[in-house]
Amino acid sequence: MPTSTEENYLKALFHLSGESGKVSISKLSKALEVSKPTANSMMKNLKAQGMVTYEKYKPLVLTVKGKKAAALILRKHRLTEMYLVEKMGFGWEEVHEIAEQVEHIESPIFFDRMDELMNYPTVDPHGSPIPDKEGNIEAQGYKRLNECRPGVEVVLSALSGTSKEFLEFLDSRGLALGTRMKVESMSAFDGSVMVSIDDKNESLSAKVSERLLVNEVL
Amino acid sequence: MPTSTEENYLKALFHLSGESGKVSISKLSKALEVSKPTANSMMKNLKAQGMVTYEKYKPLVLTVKGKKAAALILRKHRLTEMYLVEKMGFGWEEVHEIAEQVEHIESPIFFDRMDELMNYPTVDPHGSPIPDKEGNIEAQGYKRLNECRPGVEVVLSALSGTSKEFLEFLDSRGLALGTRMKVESMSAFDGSVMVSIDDKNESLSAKVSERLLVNEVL
DNA sequence: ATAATAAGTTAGATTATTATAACAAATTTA
DNA sequence: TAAATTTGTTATAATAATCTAACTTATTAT
Repeated sequence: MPTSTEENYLKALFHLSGESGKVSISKLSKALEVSKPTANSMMKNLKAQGMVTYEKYKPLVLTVKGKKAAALILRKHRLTEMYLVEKMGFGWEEVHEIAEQVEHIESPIFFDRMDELMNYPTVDPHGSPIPDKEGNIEAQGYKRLNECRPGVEVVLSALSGTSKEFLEFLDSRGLALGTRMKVESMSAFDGSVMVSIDDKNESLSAKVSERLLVNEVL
Repeated sequence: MPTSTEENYLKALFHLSGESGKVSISKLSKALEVSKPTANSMMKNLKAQGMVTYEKYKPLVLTVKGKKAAALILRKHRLTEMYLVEKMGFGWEEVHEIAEQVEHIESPIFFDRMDELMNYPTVDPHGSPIPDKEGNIEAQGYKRLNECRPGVEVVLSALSGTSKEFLEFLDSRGLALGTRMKVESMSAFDGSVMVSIDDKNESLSAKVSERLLVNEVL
């Protein structure tokens, strides 16, 4: 059982792992707002626990064990977020801070009960997949809105950022998961995307459209 | 904002404060399962924060500030217990361990929402009063079952212990909060109490009856 | 009222998590 | 490629929470 602190490092490593799975001490220390020596020494600790691969001056890579541990924390976080929205009536922009604390609770029955009461949800309120109890994460075949070809119809299915500011922006524009839209055109000038929702045109900046994960329909 | 550890010490001090409000380092260290020097040094810390009155070799006494801090933690604990039972379907013997962790969460909106969803409960699943947001605790006029005179009718209203074993014992005997019973007789030999519930006689040992807090009715 | 026991304190260490300062290695830039 | 910058490491220290050993003060019992 990792400590809360270790759990936060595992989560950060998981989030920072891109295609390659490689993470630098620098990025890790910035993400967690700790000094580099602090991150460095914690990595020695996680290495000793078999959670990461780590050699001097080489990038960090989560091991299978570390990935599973991280996924199980993510599971608790996302189940909690979904529960807070579904069962307690919170807005999707309010749940991150609370889930950040609840995720460290050690009580399988508590999270199992949430899961059961929600009828085993597969995604959290931001469309991110909820890992299963073994730590497996369903691969999602999303596309970023700004990478879609004009003409296609898509459904907003998930987000690639969940900052309060971004979520409040989406609320203010009436964009929610499940919103169906048609890609009308892309601007070569500023990368903005013109979409139509219920036959009304809306322009979405590059910054926004690259954070909207969609599924093409029909 | 006290740390989780400090919160646990405050809670223990609160629970150990009897009529006099005095608590010894020994009892505190036993209650928290830490060594006496550990408790001793934490008391210096809490004293510096104005939470306890403490002079060398003298008993500890919570200050008004310390009592309020403790009550606010109790509030979170008891709201959580009630929520777990009322909204998540847990048994009253399962909720303590979970609440013990949830109580350290820092998020006023989270506990306020629980409170609201339950319509502002005043007692937890074991009948213990839930302190208000200012840390005030409603004085309860309970009497212990073993201190009642034969002939009176009472309603089981709260418990003075909440160990899993005790709660499971009550479940096994069909005793729940709200159960109405008539005190038939007390045994001078073993202190057991004979009560009648729905006209059926039941014998309750001294150990049990002194932990049953009742209100006289009629 | 002493002696025995219990309670409380001090001193000194340990572990987890964090930091700064100083330096080494790797990468980028000119 | 050499210089500048960034990244990573080591050494050292600080704080919070914990411990054991040794000692002092209070309380209890004879």
